[in-house]
Amino acid sequence: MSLFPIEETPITYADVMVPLAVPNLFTYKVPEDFVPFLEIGFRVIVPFGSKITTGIVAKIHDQAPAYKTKYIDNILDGRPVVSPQQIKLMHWMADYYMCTIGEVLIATLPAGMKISSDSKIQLHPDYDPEWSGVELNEKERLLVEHLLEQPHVDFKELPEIIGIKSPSKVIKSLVEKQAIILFEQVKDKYSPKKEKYVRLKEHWAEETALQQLFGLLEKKEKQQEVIMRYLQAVNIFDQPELNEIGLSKKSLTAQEVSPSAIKTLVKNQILEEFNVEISRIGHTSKTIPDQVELTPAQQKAKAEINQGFENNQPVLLHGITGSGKTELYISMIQEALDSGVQVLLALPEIALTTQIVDRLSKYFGDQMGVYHSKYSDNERVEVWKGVVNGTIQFVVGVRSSLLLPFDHLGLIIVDECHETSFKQYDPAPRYYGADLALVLGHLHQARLVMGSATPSFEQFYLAEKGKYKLVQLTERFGQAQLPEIQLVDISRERKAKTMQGPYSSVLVKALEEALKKGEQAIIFQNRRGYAPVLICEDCGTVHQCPNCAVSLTKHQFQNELKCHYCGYKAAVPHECFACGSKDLVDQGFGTQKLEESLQQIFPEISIQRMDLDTTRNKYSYQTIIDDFEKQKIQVLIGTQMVTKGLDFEGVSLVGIVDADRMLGFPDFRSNERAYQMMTQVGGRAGRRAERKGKVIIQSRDLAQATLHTVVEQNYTGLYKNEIAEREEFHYPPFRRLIKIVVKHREERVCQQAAVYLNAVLQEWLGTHRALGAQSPAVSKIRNEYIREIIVKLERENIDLKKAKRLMQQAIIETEKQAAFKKVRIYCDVDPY
DNA sequence: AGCACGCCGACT
DNA sequence: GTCGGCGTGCTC
Repeated sequence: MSLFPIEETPITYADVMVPLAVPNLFTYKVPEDFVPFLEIGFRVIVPFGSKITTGIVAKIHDQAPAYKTKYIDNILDGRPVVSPQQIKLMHWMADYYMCTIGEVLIATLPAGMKISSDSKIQLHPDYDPEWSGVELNEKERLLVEHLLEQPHVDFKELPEIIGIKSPSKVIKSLVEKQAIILFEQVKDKYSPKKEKYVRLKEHWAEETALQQLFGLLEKKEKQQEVIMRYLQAVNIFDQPELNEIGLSKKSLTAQEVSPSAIKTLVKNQILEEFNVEISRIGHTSKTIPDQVELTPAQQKAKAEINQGFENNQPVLLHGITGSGKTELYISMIQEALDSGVQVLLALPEIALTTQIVDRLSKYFGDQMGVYHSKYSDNERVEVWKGVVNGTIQFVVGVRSSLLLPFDHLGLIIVDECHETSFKQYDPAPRYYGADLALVLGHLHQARLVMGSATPSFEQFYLAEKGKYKLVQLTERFGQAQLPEIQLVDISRERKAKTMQGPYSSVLVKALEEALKKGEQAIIFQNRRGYAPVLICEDCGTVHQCPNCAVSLTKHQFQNELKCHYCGYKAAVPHECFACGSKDLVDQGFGTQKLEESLQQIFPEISIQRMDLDTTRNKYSYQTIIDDFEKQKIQVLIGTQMVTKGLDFEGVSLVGIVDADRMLGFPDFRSNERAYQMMTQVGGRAGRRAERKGKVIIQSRDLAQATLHTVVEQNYTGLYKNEIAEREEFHYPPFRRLIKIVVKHREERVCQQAAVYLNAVLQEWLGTHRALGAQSPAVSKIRNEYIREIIVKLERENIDLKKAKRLMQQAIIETEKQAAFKKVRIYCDVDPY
């Protein structure tokens, strides 16, 4: 025994993020073997409760926590797959958007990188049913007998085998009796796509050996042929190292080489087969290596943008529709990539079409990765890994691409930055991509450009205040001009009886003229289905969804009433369910009815609808766009989908059927939204030099000021009015909004909980900050009642973190009340 | 979020 | 008396 105390090596701990909705990091001991190479950002397998899970190492330290710790089970990667900046970003998100770090990790990590734990059971190797000396009950015996037949079973199969729902008791008892053991099998869900390759066995891969080989194969023509072909493709005389890379079996067999000859060569140890991981993303190589040509206006804008960058300012690029922002982006992306930094181009979901991807891949080829929600999880894992190992330097993607493992981003572009789809509604983290881009930019010291023809007024305000550098592009690309916008008074046409269904005579005439000239048109109506309301003429009953507080939409083709919130479907009734009357009429116009009416007016033309119903599957959206581009379709009728960044040469006319629906929204942003939507969809008209486009806006009330700002394209005019109102009534950007959502199956409980919570908030934050329990426009969805509380916080001179903490405490306080135990409450920071 | 533990009613 | 219901609280 030593007299001196043994010097203890300090234990290393790792704080691990787990992809579960838990608020904290969890501290684990790092096994000594792992200590030398474990780094922040590694994926690890950790025991968690009774299960195991994948986690991300967020911190490594030697501070023993107060509780007892378990060991990290295993390490999954040889290098970090999460960057330090990402870890900071995730913390910021959890903090700012008031959710758990686990929820952020769930949103961040593709499912394929989380590992599934499947517990398996087998008999204890020393267990002998004859001699064990312990009594088993019937269920236990059943399982043991099963295991004697089958060496191991899956945990999930147990209920079936022993005939009870929760088998854990049986398992626990058997483990205690040392009859069985549990083991866990970890499998990586991600399976890279592989391709079979062949190469010469090392022994043969040099000149003299090859000469011998041909001697050996003298009479075996087929085999000789294979070797010849191989050597043609892989010139190992000049570059011996090429044999290492080999040649894909596919490309050999493609040259009319017999597969059986290859097989024989492999069998005789002349060739060897091996697998190569190949990328799932289509290989597109650069076809336009040259620089893009910029117009003088674009060059000027670019110089201004660079000026902003010099001052470390993010840039708001306000460029009218069709001003050629994409060329500008391409030129900036090229420069950034040349300087060796990573680049991210974030686009709203629907703007990320093959149209833009094809165009970009012509410039950037293989170094570009596409991150899109319609891609499979495997494809997402591939982009993730590509960013980690540097094969992908440039990502074009949707909102979630901001969460990729970048570690040296130099340029971030958020295009169509006004788009509401940059905001995630559900589930948490309810983040806003455009703001997150700003934070991401800070973390990487990267340059940021936000581009839009119609920036949100909050974004424009920040530019005015100098937080962004404002750069304007006021000319359309080429010789194209902005379209002429015309208002049509449909209440007057109604009185004059010149309307044809939803179409005014002015719009019909314009369509006629456009079609005569062989030009295309887009009709915009932000409402899908046939008619949004089915009403009884006798008693006035509106057919409502049984699960949601909305009227059912009639869908003509399936002859169904559908709920657009929960998916409820019912056959269109023949009589009113309340009074039995047969006088049921539909009201309002959805895209289906617009299509039907238009076809009646122009029976010969080809019309296509583009809405959620016609673009359900992966390719239908693309097919419609292709058909429209190739002029197989003359008129495209659609919802919001047609407003986003599409570029069709042949379109000269855009009709907006019902502007009032957009303007009448009870929301402080409704004018801004209506302006954006009308300008964006109008911008699809006349994008080529030859023809000046035309936009026709139908409304019942032409006195609405917003309409005229659209006609005059007076963005700043509307902005000034609106911003003054926002200031007066304390709305963003002058205040910060946090929406608290309260949900429960019973309306009374929901209401009471919201009222209670509001009272607590008013007490803790002040009556002027919590604005009361409100019933939202749709107050019930899927049989859950909803109440909302808007919390308004000052922008300055307020401890935001403290306010949020108080809000979270108020929520906990409410949830604690016995009557509100099952009420679900969450926060939506900066709601849209 | 999942999952175990625990305290109560229904049935062998 | 056991089985299984669901409510409560923890997971390093």
